[in-house]
Amino acid sequence: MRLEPKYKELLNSALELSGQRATKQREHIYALLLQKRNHPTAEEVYVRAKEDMPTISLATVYNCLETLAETKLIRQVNFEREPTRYCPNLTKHAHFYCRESGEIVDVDLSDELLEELMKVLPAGFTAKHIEISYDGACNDCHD
Amino acid sequence: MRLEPKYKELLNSALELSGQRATKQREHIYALLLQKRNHPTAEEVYVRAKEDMPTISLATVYNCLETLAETKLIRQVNFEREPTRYCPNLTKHAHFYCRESGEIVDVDLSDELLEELMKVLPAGFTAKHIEISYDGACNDCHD
DNA sequence: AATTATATTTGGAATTATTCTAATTACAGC
DNA sequence: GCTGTAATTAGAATAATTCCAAATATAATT
Repeated sequence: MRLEPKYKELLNSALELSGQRATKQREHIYALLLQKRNHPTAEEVYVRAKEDMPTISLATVYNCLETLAETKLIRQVNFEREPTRYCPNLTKHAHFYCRESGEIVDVDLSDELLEELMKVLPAGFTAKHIEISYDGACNDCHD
Repeated sequence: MRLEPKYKELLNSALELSGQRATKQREHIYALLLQKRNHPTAEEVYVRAKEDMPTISLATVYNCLETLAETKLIRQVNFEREPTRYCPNLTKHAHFYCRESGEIVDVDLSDELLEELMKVLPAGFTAKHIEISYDGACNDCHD
């Protein structure tokens, strides 16, 4: 698993900006999220990470994911009380959770739609983030 | 704490419909959610419930909240990995979470906006629910 | 009203995802 | 190559929630 130069630079500058170091583990986990973008849980990341880096610990996986999220290189995605999932798609998007297959799919959101959503806030309220999650049945999961 | 006849009927019929019994505990918890609509956690509901019903257990609070949610009398509200909160507002609405004050405010959503949101789904996807949560600073919490 | 069957409540134990802790290891600057 | 700080590690701790088995309450039936 190689991290493309483009992303390697992104990682390095984001870490440097926040005064943190570029470590093998951070790079590995970032690479693995970029390579298979299926919104894995920390546990799933851990399993995958160990394939190439057998000595990595679960705590480190959590630490790295935390760091990557802090530096805005990845996003955390939550569905109700389920384990947090991780997503390296930085475009503005929502998530569709298929209850049948468990699959999570990114749904692009236009700036206009996001603006509409901001407009419905009561006066004096300013939102830093909006989280939108759909759930239902995806393409492959219809009767 | 008295449950208004209107809500008492709602509760009874919803429970009957799903073959469940109307118990003191369920009624009490429903009443208390309706009376103070501040999106409490299970723990907070527990504390409040004990004021009038000192022998109620936390497990029962969880059970009742679960039952009420199942029968669609209340909604569960989640913010990231924080404890689940409970909301008796059944209109279509989003939640605004103020990071300063911790307050959670309902934000009404029009049918048109919800329809817009449905329209951006990829072909073949059908959503049963959309969850929308804002976070930022509320009215009272600006610099 | 008493009896029986089923649903609910209860307290405590168990579970699960995550965070914390303290010791070890790695890295960056001199 | 040293030195100080940051990161990793393994395992313990935590927090929210669920599970469990016994006790109790409710509803249905006699």
